[in-house]
Amino acid sequence: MVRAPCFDKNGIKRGAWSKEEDNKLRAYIQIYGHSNWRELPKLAGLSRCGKSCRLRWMNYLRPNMKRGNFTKEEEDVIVGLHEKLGNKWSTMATQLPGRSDNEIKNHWHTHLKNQVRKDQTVLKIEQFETLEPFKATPRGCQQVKKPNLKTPQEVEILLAVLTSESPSSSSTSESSQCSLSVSDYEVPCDDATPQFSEPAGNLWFDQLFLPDNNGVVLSSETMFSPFGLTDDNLISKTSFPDHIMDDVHLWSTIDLYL
DNA sequence: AAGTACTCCAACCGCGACGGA
DNA sequence: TTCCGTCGCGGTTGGAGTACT
Repeated sequence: MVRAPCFDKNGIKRGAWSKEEDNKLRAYIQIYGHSNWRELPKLAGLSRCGKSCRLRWMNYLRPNMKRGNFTKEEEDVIVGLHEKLGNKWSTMATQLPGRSDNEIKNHWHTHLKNQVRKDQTVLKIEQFETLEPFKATPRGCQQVKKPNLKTPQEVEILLAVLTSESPSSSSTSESSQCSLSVSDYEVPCDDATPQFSEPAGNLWFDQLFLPDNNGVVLSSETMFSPFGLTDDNLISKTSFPDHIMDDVHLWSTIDLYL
């Protein structure tokens, strides 16, 4: 899982390090230190650039470097630090003895990033499901609490929020397919519980499927049903509370990675 | 068994910061 | 003050190993 060794036009070796090279580098640094990385490879008898030597030492050959899997404790530290610091890998490495910044960065990208995002989404779904008077329901459950939207203009705002921040908004081919408008829906006059069915048209959120913490798939149906956006009915009488609009924003910006 | 797709991580690259002349 | 060399950081890539078809 390493680059094949090769030489560039200056005779500098690149690619994977051999055991012999490792030994030369380790032995030199243990005796003379590494005050000048540029000169080091010449003095150590290595056909490598200083940068490559430094990287090899920092990421692999330093004393007390840990090899192997990260522990749960280490992962927790990384997640916590990333929350605070962002992509400051070298700073994180100072908090994790025996781990290099490169190692932490790789582990984040291959294991932790998606895990954290998934956890956050589950949390948001849980928060969303506790909202009143709206109640999210699993796919297939058509009984939803009727929403209270006052005017078609309010619905227009909702739709604008949903469509303007869609994940595919930068993709002209997909964003141009957002064809939902208020006129697609009728204003209900009675209190009948709405029955949901997929709206006509090609909405970006048609493709949005979000697993909840019970493994239930939440789809565009679920996203819409709390707001009563159905083929048959949509609008009622009171205004859209700010906290609901906040959550509409939140939902509209959830990525499609799941 | 063979071909293809995906994962993972060591190594590379480019750039900004810093210090010395 | 400017220039130059070096270092260190974060993003990206290459490709071996593994899983899947």
